[in-house]
Amino acid sequence: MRYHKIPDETIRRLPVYLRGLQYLLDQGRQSVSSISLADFLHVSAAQIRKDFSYFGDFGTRGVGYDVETLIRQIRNILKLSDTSGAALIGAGNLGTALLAYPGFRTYGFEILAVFDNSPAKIGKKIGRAKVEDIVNIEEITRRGIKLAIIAVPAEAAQDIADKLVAAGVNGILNFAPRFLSVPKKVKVITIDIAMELGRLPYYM
Amino acid sequence: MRYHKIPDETIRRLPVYLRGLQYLLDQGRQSVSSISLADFLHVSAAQIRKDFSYFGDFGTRGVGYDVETLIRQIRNILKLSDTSGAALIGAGNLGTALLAYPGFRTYGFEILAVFDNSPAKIGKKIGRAKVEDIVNIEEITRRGIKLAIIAVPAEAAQDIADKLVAAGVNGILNFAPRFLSVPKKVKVITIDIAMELGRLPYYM
DNA sequence: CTATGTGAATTTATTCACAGCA
DNA sequence: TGCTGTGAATAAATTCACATAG
Repeated sequence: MRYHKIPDETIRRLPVYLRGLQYLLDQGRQSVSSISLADFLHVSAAQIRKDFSYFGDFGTRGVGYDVETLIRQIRNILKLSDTSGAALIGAGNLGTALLAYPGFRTYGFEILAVFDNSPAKIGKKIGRAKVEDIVNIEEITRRGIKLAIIAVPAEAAQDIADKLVAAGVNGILNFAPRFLSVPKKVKVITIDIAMELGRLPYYM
Repeated sequence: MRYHKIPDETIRRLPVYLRGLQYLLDQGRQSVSSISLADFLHVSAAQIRKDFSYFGDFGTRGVGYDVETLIRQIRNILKLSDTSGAALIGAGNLGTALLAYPGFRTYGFEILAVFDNSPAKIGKKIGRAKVEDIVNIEEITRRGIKLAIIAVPAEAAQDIADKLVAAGVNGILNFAPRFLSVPKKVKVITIDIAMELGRLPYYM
């Protein structure tokens, strides 16, 4: 395969493929063609083949893709191969919901630490995690955590982001409706619920 | 202005512009140029001008855009002009977090009804809303609610979606990690948290 | 002189269509 | 034969660059 810059859109789709394949694997499916995977995931077959082709020859002509192998390959590309720990900042309703969210495990994430600034919450257990005081946020450095989830009010988000960066985090999943300023080496993905909802009426 | 098909990407950006403009308005800003808005929102100025140009001539050459007028225009385009009611299905942690989410108001949404199937929750008040029994879901027809938010476990999501469609809903914001099959006239936007998180390590 | 609005140029992403391998 | 892998063709989105209006 010749060199090609990998489209961002391709990376965005890989987790979608991964979930679909995981589902097929759970169903006992051994191999899958681009056409049947495409049908299942509501994307085009050519898209799937092209996306995979950027990374190598994963399939077998005349047969299709081996589900288990393909899952492993995608996990490698996305660097989900080994479980990595994440810290959750904010133990409110959203934080609590995230702690209970089953989706993280699929992607090899485990929330290892939870921080909050409310005395009422510090020390309490939520699920398996005990809420720690936000002033000890640099603890994440010692524990080698590189990834954090921000679930605090918008006003506090930038301050928390600064502290996380200082503590060595290089990936942030941000649920606060704010643009976060961080150094280039740190990747932020913001999930802004209202922003998604905002375009819904247009299509209705 | 000649006819142009409006790119989906433009629609996706309008809520981003809207939030930025709202912020500027709160700061007392009266008018804004594409360049300063672009700086503020971290997009390109040409993009902003092109996006707006699809809908008409909103600006004044040599001056810029009137913030208040522009907000009104975007709200019109997105059909956010009058507050519309929404139903929330699922009163778990996520549902509770969504009820407390301040972002909805900005976009003219108000959660008017909350449904759940858990006897422990039915009848309880969460914030201003009283949780109703999911078996009475068709109540939303009577109340003229056209928009719903699904915050139930993945397994239950499709069943709920079917019921919502039957009740006349034509827009769904889906938080369950499942593809929802609905008639073409119904618009679904799925926010899949794990899917966003899944591509974060790739960039780290 | 400033900043919009917009065709044209460019870049990016998707789809087509088919050669080539199992 | 069946399905992948991939250049070539097409479509979509972004950026450029400038004429034009205030």
